[in-house]
Amino acid sequence: MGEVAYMDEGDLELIVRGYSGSGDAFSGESSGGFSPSFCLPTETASFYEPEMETTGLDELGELYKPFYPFSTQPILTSSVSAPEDSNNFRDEKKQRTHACLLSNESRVDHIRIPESKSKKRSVFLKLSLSKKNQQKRVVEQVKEENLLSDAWAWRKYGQKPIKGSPYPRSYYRCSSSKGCLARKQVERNPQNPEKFTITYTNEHNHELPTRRNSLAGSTRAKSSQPKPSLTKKPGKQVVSSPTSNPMITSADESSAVVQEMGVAEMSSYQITGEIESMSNNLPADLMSGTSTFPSFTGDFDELLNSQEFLNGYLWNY
DNA sequence: CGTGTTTGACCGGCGC
DNA sequence: GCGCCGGTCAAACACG
Repeated sequence: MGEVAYMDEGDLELIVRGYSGSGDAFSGESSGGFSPSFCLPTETASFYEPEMETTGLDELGELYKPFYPFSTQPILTSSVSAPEDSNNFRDEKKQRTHACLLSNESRVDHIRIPESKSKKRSVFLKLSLSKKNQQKRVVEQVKEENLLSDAWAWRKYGQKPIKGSPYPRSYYRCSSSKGCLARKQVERNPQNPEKFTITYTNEHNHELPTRRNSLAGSTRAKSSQPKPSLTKKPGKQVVSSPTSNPMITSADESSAVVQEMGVAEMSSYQITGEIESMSNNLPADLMSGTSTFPSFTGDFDELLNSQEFLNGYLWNY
């Protein structure tokens, strides 16, 4: 399965948030919600408290499973190490604290799952229930090079500019199964354009695809700049999507994600971004506000192939 | 031909 | 009721 591969990729951090009394969105989950013990004391709880990391991680894994091809179970038993970067640790702890402070009516947990000492990559995740529609939401804060760490196949179905954010939001749906309601939103973080926020909603109603869908159309090289077309014109430039890839790790040693999380609303866009930045050519609107943005410049197929080489067993479980 | 992106239009929720 | 806004649809097109 893919969990081992993922564990080797780097650290994983999770924020879990649940609204009490809204367990309907979790129907079907083994957890049936979040256990009270899952929430840490705001002041005293050590971020790396083993108790915390073990408590509720099973259910976390269950919650997380629909979105990611690994179980947290093995991670649990793997390594629980001290943070390498004290600054990051502070920030993370602060954020967790914020998250907990949020939780008069909800619970927020922050879990760090160290996976490799050599890898500094870490990912912020939030499992939450959207108060609005009571949908389960998983918010992941990743760096650009980790945008591809998603084994599901996604198809972009929309992009919208978001008020207050210089970056648009992209909307993806699962393309592996027709009836799958899983959704994914990708935004660039305006406060930290190197970071992206991926918001998952709904769950996959199917197993991980044994293989990705065809990449047809996903690796198109942009032929020219987008035409300021008054109407739809043929020959639109196309930006390849990175969302259909298995985990892609970067040689770049990304530091731990330090997310200055707004306290008010986790679901809104303190964070925006654009996953299309992974492609060679970015639409102008995606680049607005950031002139110097690191983007993937390699051949995408190459990237895919190398990743399949590394993680090919993900698709052959 | 199948699968992907792009993008304007459309729709529904929400606040005023 | 109206306008704003976020989310989705679907036609058009690209790519392998």
